[in-house]
Amino acid sequence: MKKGRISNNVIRRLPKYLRKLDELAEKGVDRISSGELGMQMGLTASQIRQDFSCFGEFGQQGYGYPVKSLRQEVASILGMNRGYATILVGVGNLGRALAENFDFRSNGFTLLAAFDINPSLIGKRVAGIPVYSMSDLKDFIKLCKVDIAVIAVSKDAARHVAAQLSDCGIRAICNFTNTDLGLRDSGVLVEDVHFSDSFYALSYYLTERLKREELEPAPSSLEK
Amino acid sequence: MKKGRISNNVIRRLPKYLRKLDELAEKGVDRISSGELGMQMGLTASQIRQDFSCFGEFGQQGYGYPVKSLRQEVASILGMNRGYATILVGVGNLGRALAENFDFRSNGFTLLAAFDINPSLIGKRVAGIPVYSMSDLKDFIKLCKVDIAVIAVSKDAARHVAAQLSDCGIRAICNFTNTDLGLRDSGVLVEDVHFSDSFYALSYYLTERLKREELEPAPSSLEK
DNA sequence: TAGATTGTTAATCGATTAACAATC
DNA sequence: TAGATTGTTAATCGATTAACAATC
Repeated sequence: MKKGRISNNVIRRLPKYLRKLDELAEKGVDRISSGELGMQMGLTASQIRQDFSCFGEFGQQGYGYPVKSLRQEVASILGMNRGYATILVGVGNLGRALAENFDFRSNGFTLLAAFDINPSLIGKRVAGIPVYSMSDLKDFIKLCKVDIAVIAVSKDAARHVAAQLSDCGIRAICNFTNTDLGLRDSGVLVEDVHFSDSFYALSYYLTERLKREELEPAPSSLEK
Repeated sequence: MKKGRISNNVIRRLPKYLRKLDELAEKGVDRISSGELGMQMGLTASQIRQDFSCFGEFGQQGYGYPVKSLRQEVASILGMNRGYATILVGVGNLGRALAENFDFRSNGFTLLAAFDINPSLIGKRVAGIPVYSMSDLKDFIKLCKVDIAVIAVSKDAARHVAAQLSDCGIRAICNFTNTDLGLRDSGVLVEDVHFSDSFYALSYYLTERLKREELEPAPSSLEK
């Protein structure tokens, strides 16, 4: 078992393993080899064995990996069993979509509450959790020892809200505002989910592909 | 100027450059050195110069990079000037959030229409674009030569919708369903935006940090 | 001109792949 | 036992960083 710093590349693959293993477990698959897993995920068998070996020995020679227990290992490495106290800040379409589409509970997060400035939302519930006023945010975080804030407010409000959260001593922020929160050296862990970046990247790859097609002697309709 | 294959790492940084340069332009900054840009983005000056030099010589010795024209170069590399015909499939909270929060037009995409199965939405407009029935999807794609589909349907519908899109000859899909579309070898470009992965990764980093803090001799309140 | 900063080449570092002994 | 597949070491490949001549 390797020790020491785990590379970011490995960490970013862990969620993909988790999802894949969930899918396999659901299908009733109970063991899988690195070779087969690699095929299904578009990775090499070598890489998969290297990745897991960073954290322990989860496989068995001649047999492969037991899906269920490997899934548990990966979930545990990711901290899915820690029940991090989580809040949602911003209950527009995006905030609502996050609350409704991501099963926080079954993924080990405890989603406690949501916050918004819209008076018509305050006091209501979204995806089963209560919506409070932004003016209650600071007290709530301190009282309930919130670990993670998911922010889905407008671009304009993003930095202000982020600064508030940082002041209250929040440990981590998942940022869906598509803008920089300005917390680089604040000590707060920030995970940016800029979907604009995804559109840009897709556009790049599409552009490259179209350029290549223009150059190439028109893909023959004969080749399968 | 380097040529040949551009690495994925470089491509994934391009959107970040674009956003940063937009921000700088808005602030009225009209030139910036690789050193300063690196400081602001958390990259090395070397890396920034390497990245841009993959595509051309956009800077000037002794001066730095002109913000505005560099912004244009990056936008052009990303294909932002191509006006890709785009549709949105799935007009739930998430679909609506995407249509409303990402300015497709000013980012060079032409968002033509949205599709949903919900009869109460069909015929309405979302973020200014018309919502059609899913039964019109195939015809629309062929007629309007759609390049990109953004899909924000439920997990259950994801694979079916993806297969339909692939059959119609769509070139690229931006996938917000949090599930695998099963198009690995279909020739369709797929950009997955799994925000569950972001939550998982954030949880990992937070867990690591908490573990480290437990071990360390409690961060002295003396050190600044 | 002197100072600053690029573009690029070379050096270093890290990540992926290949190979194989260990063993289920 | 024979076959399969792991965990790990070594080899390769690629990406980042450092250095510096070119030049604005």
